[in-house]
Amino acid sequence: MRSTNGRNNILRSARDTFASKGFDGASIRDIAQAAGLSLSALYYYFPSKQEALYELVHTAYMWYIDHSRAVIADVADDPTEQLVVAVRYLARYRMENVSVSTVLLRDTERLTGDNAVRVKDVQREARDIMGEIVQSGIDSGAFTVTSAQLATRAIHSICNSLSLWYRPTGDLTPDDIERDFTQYSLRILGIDPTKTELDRLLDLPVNQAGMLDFISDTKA
Amino acid sequence: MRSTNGRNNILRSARDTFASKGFDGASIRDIAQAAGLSLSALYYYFPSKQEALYELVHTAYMWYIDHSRAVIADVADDPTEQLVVAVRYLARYRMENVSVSTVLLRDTERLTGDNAVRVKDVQREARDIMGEIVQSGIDSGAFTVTSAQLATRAIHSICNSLSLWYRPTGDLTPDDIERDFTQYSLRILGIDPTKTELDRLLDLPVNQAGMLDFISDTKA
Amino acid sequence: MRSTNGRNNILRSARDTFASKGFDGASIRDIAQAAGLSLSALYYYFPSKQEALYELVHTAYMWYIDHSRAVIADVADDPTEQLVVAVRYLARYRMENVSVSTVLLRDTERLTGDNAVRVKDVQREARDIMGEIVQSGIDSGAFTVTSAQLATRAIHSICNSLSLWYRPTGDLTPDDIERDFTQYSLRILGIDPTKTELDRLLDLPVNQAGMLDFISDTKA
Amino acid sequence: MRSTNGRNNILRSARDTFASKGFDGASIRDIAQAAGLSLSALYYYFPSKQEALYELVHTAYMWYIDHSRAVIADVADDPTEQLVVAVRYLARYRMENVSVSTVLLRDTERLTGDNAVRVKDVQREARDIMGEIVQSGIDSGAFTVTSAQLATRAIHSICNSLSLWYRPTGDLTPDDIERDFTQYSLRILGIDPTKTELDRLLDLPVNQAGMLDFISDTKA
DNA sequence: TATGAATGAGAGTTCATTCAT
DNA sequence: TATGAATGAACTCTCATTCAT
Repeated sequence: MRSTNGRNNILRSARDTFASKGFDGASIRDIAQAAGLSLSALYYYFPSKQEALYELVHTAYMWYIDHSRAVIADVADDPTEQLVVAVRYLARYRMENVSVSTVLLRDTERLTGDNAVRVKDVQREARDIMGEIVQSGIDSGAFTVTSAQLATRAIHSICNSLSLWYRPTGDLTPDDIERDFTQYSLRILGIDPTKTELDRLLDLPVNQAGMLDFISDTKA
Repeated sequence: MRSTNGRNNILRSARDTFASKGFDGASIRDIAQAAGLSLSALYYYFPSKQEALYELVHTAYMWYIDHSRAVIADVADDPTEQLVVAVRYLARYRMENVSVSTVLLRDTERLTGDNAVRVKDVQREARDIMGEIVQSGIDSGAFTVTSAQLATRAIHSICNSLSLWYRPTGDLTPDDIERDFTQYSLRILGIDPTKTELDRLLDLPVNQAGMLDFISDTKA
Repeated sequence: MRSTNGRNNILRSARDTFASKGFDGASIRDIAQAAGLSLSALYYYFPSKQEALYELVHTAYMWYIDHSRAVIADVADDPTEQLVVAVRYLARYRMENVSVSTVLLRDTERLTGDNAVRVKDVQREARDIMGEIVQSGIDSGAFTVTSAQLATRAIHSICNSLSLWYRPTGDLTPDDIERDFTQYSLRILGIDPTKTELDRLLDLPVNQAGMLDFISDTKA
Repeated sequence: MRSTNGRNNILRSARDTFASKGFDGASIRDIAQAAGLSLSALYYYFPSKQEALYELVHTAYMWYIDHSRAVIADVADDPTEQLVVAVRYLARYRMENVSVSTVLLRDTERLTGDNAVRVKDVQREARDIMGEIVQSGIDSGAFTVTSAQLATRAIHSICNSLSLWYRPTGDLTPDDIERDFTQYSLRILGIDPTKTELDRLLDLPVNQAGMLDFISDTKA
């Protein structure tokens, strides 16, 4: 418990410091200060800055994979429905966890050695979640795109870019964005949903609960 | 002449070093080595690492703005045609200038003070090029999206992501990517072009010539 | 304790290094070497070379002010007696603390910003100690000079110059110098003491004890 | 001619830059900028920063020695008269050449090797001018001090300190200062002149004309 | 668990200086 | 005479990291 709190406190500070300064621009002193700890205290929990990044990034990807899959498993075995909840889950994740998303999408490439390899594996796994849905939709004739890979990348890009510009204080609401991005994703795949159909798809459950405290912005 | 070569040589090395290590991860010694110069020689041309980044980023954005506009001016006053050439120009720019694109999209936020302000201005200008086309397409009824801003961001995101994963050695050709991304962009805007129409739009001229040597990958 | 020793050790090294090479000519490596520490250890105690100079100079002035005033408070409320002990205290301070005096008198002007302002304040305070005595002697008719300011500066200059040329190994003893400088000071103020009177004034107590270890030459 | 102008221009800039930043704090770039020349131009005239300082300091001392002696030779063979013109010449020199005086009195010790030796020689020569007068006054019974050396140092200190605090814009006029410092010097030597006698001594000619342009403040 | 003290390596930057032109 | 281009050494300062306590 204690230990976990200490770790999570540091991971949260690392996340915010990495997010605002970048991995290389953030010093361990910065992180310690943000955590309200002495420099050396960090070394009790993490053997190096690199390991802290790895822990943060790896854990975040694992959680994303688990929860994304859980959400998909909650809807029918239908590519369109599955695609929609996958997109919606990702879009909301980016909007509700801007800080960790920034680190995930920009600083992951700062990992080296085995850490880099392991994270690249989970990244691929995360990407494949949607990739498989797209492929199955193509196979079933529901989606009309040439390349599953390209379409998947396109849809991911749209959602991922949210961490670059979306801020809760902006004039676009998460609901607006979720709706439009869902529409864009379906259109990319060759489906232009009617308003009614879109409404129905937006009513499918996409549970974001249970996020780890050092991932969610709101616990910051 | 001499001076320009010296500068450009350094800018090219800075671009590649920033691209592979990140602004904060790249040391001036790294850049100097890549340029085949001594450490201090860089300070003859640039007063600081920050200024070198600014010069690189600002110049690249200005060239992008100029050439993107020129390409658009070469087609009819039609939102669809203009959108297509804008998208195709951007996609090819990202594929042919991966290195500088990486820096532009990731390290620009490392700029501080006036440099940051000035670059944010040109970034907005660059974004508005496509934004205005989307808006005019909405106004004319050609495009059917709710938010010009969101649609523009989505299309940009798709093209921009190329710098993250596209490599000339991959199995997808630039032509394939260009075609699919053009299709996605039109679909996002509510237009699903026939194969014939898409072919016609892909035949519109999109000149990428005349790129500055320190921007283009091929001169590396 | 530990911390204070560390600081004082560094301040002593800084004092000697500044004294022999000047603030700008002294490198932090020089100081570290003199202190028997690594370069970076200095930054554990002082955030910058400038701050180390400030600490040294400010502390030295404060101690001078306190002790000079204490010595003056120990004699009668008589301008002549007070002037004499002030002069004698200053002269001995310069001879017994040549190193710090050199820094005080030459390198103080290297301070910048708030540090410079604060030190100028204490410098004025230190000067005013003797200035007020001179003024009161003028007011009482004991001293016959036109300008208290000029006379005070003249007397200070004589004593201060000791740090430029006085060395314990020279042929003039501190007692000789103290006697003659006391005589000069009184003569400047229009009083030419008899030998008897001068002897009496030189018997007034001028305690130099309790000097901080990083100020006094003898602890070097 | 041309050459001399170039040299003098640089010497003037060096003087001002050294005066405000100190020898070690002043960079050759600073001097070049002040002179309105390129960095390398300085190396045409002076082989090093050190040599420029030497040239400046040595020349200034030589001129001081020559002119001080000339002024003394113009009065009667009387220690009091000679002392007075020596003091007055020095005091005015410090007030009219604050910049070069600052460098002379503070940065001379930055000279190394033969340069240091040679300058120490001329410094001693300069000091001896007044030292010999004081000694002859002691010998003749005109001055009543124990140590010619100490009295000479005291008088020099008073005048030299002018470069530390005297500024033309202050409220004390050069004439006031000259009068009081003359009085102090005589008093130190055991002579307390009447007002009439002091007036007479202040009427003795002390020509300051013909100062080199890179020595005099007014040519700055 | 946590810290204060210390370090070696390396960061960005400036320095005096050189040299071909 | 003067400059632009370049360099190696040194600078102040920050870094990630260690270790005794």
